[in-house]
Amino acid sequence: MITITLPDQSTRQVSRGTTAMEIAQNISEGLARNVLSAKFNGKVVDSFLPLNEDGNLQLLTWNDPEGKSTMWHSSAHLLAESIEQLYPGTKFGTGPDIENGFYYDMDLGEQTVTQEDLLVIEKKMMELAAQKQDFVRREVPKAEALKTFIDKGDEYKVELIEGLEDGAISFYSCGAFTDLCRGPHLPNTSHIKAIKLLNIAGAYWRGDENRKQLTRIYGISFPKKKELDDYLAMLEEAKKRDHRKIGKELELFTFSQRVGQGLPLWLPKGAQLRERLENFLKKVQKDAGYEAVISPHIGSKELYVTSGHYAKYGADSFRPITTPNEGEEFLLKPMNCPHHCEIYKFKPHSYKELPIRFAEFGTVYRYEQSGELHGLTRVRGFTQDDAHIFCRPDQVKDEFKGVIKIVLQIFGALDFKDFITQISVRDPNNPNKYIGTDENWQKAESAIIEVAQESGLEYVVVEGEAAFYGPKMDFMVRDAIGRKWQLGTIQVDYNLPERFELEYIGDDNKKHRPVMIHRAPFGSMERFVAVLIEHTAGKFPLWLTPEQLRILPISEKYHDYAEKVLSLLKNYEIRATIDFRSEKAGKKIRDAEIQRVPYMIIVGDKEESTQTLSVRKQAEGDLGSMSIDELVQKINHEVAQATQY
RNA sequence: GCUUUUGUAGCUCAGGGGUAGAGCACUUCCUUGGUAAGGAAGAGGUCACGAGUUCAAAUCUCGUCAAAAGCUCCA
Repeated sequence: MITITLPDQSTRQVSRGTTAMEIAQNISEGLARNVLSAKFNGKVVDSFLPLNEDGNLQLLTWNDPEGKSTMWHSSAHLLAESIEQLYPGTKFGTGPDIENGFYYDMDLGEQTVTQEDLLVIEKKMMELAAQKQDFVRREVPKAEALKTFIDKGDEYKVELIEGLEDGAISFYSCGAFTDLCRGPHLPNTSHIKAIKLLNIAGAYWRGDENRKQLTRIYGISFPKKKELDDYLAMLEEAKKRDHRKIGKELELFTFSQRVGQGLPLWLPKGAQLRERLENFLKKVQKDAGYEAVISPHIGSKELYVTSGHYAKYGADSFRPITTPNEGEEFLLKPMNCPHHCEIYKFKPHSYKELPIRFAEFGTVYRYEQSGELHGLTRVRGFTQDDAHIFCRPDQVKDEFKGVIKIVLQIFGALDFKDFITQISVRDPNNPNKYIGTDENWQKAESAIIEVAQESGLEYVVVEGEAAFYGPKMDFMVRDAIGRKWQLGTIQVDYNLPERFELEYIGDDNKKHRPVMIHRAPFGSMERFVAVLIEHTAGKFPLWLTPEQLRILPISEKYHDYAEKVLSLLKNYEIRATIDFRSEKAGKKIRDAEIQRVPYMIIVGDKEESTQTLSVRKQAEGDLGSMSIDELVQKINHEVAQATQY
């Protein structure tokens, strides 16, 4: 007998070899029907795996993330099974579950799959799922595993098996399809009740761009049709929030083929929005002791050779700009830091001056691969809300904390509550990717982690994500529908001060090296605005929005009163317009609603005679009547509350 | 950069070897209306660009440019 402990701490004595499913059945038939897999002593396993030792058992259903993973992983097998039937001779790469669903990479040879074919494949999958095919696990010796796939002619699986230890290889079969797989899987395919194959894409074998590109089919599955419908509806919602769509609708930004790929053009309303964000940050930074500096858009190639950027990125960057004279080369600046280093070097510094904080909304240009460009989130020319702090080693932690405070202020003002703090450190297996001494890296990495702990931030540490010159702390914001975007960044750098030979005179009257902190709370104005659009679905906070208020006269007779109201509001610096069109109130309201104008003021006979306003709030509706003073107060209050810090 | 897909009016899209369509937006007129679409008329397009096939190309083929999804990359 073995002792099984359930999550509620109750225990059960069962005979050795009992499966999780049998235990579930023993608890209740209903539970057993919903069990997708199990977690035994912390490891996710098949519900049909015999348990041979004492341990903690958790039965996993659709409500558990691991249960979903099991469902999706099994769905990937079902996809492969369907493909094997519909496209004989297909070779398979890997087919894992992912955050939202699953995919399978395959080599279809001469055959191709189109978007329309996905429907046929879906149908086949549903057909096979309904057959209630059991998943069967089998442990296979390496030699046999290799032979199986050599005979089948699937070199991808052979390659995968070659990398595995003998004794750790298992096959799973469902129906006629057998796959190399670690598992775990569903008890049978009948749990999969709704499937949607979402898209087809190319994906390099093992993520290596030098190897063959396989066909990847993405999909998602659910235990209920309703859940699939809800998911698809959610995707539709996401599309509506797409900043590229809203940016066009609200006339915030555009792109032009003639200007060039990845080079955004800010339209007047977008420029207004951005300028307001910049001014807000400028004020915050001024209060925090930053000094504005300005540097040009190009710099001598030598500047970037010194900084190390040229060696690292020169080959994949815009080619240098040359002059009529031989031998002169300039780069479009991809970074502001080298310029700021030279500003620091303008004169000698005493330890008493530090920290020195140079801030600049610096526009930089980077050659991003054409396939990478995406709306405003990934562009070739963008403006960083950059600053570099030059400080003594003993000041690093306090300065870092100060920056964290600014980032949090900004996120607070914009109501970004749900963010993730990520600390990126070196990849220990790939030390050549980085410049600088091991000692400095260690100092920098531990400083960041200590600060994060002292600031009470929740964070994750990710290896291999550091910049080549130093570790960093990034703030990733989730938008309203859960997508992650990297915004603010803070980076400790011991390397550039070394390369630029930056110095200060210490209290010992000797020369010392300052430490540099690179930081950008927004990250880039472009990406930040993109995220802000998606986060708010275009309903910007009142203090930011280009048009705060629109006056809607009921008819021409009230245009004079509308003008009077407008001029009063302008005295209070409220951004307002009048809709003079000869349309009915309903139409004017509808248009203002669609354009996300926060306040609509309806003026007609009633308002003019009592010198009041009828106020309507966007997405909320009629707020009733109020005086101009009351409205001004209300708006000012709303603005002040959002921007205080 | 790679794979797949797409490019028709300002926007959203239909059509498709015989010289272009809808809705919205825009202009004018009628209407002067009370909390999400009043009516009519009009204007607007070398069908992304270039080449080829054809009696004839917006439509077919190739190339270029741009966009979308994914991969790879991201100082």
